[in-house]
Amino acid sequence: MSASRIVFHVDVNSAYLSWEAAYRLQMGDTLDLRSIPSAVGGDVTKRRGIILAKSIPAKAYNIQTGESVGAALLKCPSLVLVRPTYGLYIRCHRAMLALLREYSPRVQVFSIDECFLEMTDVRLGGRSPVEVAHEIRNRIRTELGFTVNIGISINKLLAKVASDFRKPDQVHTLYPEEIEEKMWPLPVGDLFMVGRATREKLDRMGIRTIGELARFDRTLLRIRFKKHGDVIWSYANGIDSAGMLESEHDGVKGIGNSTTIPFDVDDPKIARLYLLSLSEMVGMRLRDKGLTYGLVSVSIRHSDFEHFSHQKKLLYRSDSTDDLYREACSLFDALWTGVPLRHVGVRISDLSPKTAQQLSFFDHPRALARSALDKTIDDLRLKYGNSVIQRGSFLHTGVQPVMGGVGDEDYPMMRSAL
DNA sequence: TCTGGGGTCCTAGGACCC
DNA sequence: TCTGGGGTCCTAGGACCC
Repeated sequence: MSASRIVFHVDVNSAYLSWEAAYRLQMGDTLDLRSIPSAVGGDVTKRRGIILAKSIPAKAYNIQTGESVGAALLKCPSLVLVRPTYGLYIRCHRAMLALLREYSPRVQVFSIDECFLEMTDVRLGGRSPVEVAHEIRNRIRTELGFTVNIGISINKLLAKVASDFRKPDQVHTLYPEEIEEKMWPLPVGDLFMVGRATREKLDRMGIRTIGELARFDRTLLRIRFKKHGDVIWSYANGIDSAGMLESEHDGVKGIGNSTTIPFDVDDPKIARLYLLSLSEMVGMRLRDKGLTYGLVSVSIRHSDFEHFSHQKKLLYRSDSTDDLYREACSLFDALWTGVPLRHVGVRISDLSPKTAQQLSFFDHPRALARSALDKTIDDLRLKYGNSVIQRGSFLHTGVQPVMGGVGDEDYPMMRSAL
């Protein structure tokens, strides 16, 4: 590894909201959502009413991402709310990615609105990293219509912290010699991997700032927080040993979809329809990647928000929707006591590529026919949309036959290890 | 006020084996 | 008899991220 690594972290400012604003301007709207108190929020009538992103003027009303739309409206009655449109966000993500790849062949997608760029061995044509970052920032604004912050440092952790400094449309550096001045005074909750639970525990230990965490006894943190203690202590000191791309092709570990149901469910038949619909989406996404699963999990949330999950390691591997649905039902039956249900989820993991050897396990005539049917349905849905073909059980139920986001328009999700 | 959905990783306890 | 220890796998739940 080079002695002086250079890493950029590019972070879209209020991503969903910026993208909605840019799109509306392009469509001829004269009002820029970014200039007024506004937010992207879920549908309250479908019980999905939380704030997903907010404008900077909305921030002035102390509106928080993740809080309920109702609470946000109490703080700011004039708040303009728009629904999320995920297809747009994926297009914006791809456009940004294409632009970033002009600057480095090594771009790591961290989430839909964040990327890391390895700039270490990139020829900058005599310009400084800061100058190049400004060019990227300017081009994204003028060519794509939204703004980003870019953080620059010697590793991903520090670059990410830097991009979180003053917003929007800014370039910041956070080199090791700047840690004490720029990072240590920040509240400890601003550190990557310090969420609410850890922040509260640290608070009780008298640790309020990143600097206090950095100078705290590492052994005590290790005793209190196990492995996590080591991680946050290292981060507080600017230490992040992770390279750019962890072995390139360590693909997805699991595929899951879940949904909040607009009403409380007490009828097992309705619950099963949701399980089937989610299984259809999960199965489709799995087959699109040419994978098989060996573990199935089901999660539920009661109307009082208590949540539970069950999982089962299978004695076989499969890529079939029917197998998935059957296993999901048996897990669900073991899990559900009949309490009114608000949310259900289906997830598969222990994924591996569908190999020729596995295919021979599948080649019982029935399995073969089922596999052909899955493929036919996948192809039709890809071509004509998910509603082109549906199971009869959904007829006249009002339940969507294929449920959940992230379909063939898949994008790499975040990796938790920096 | 009424609380999403997509992920990853870690831990602890129990089962089971040698 | 009353008592091992180490290893692995499985499961449920919790913490974190955007």
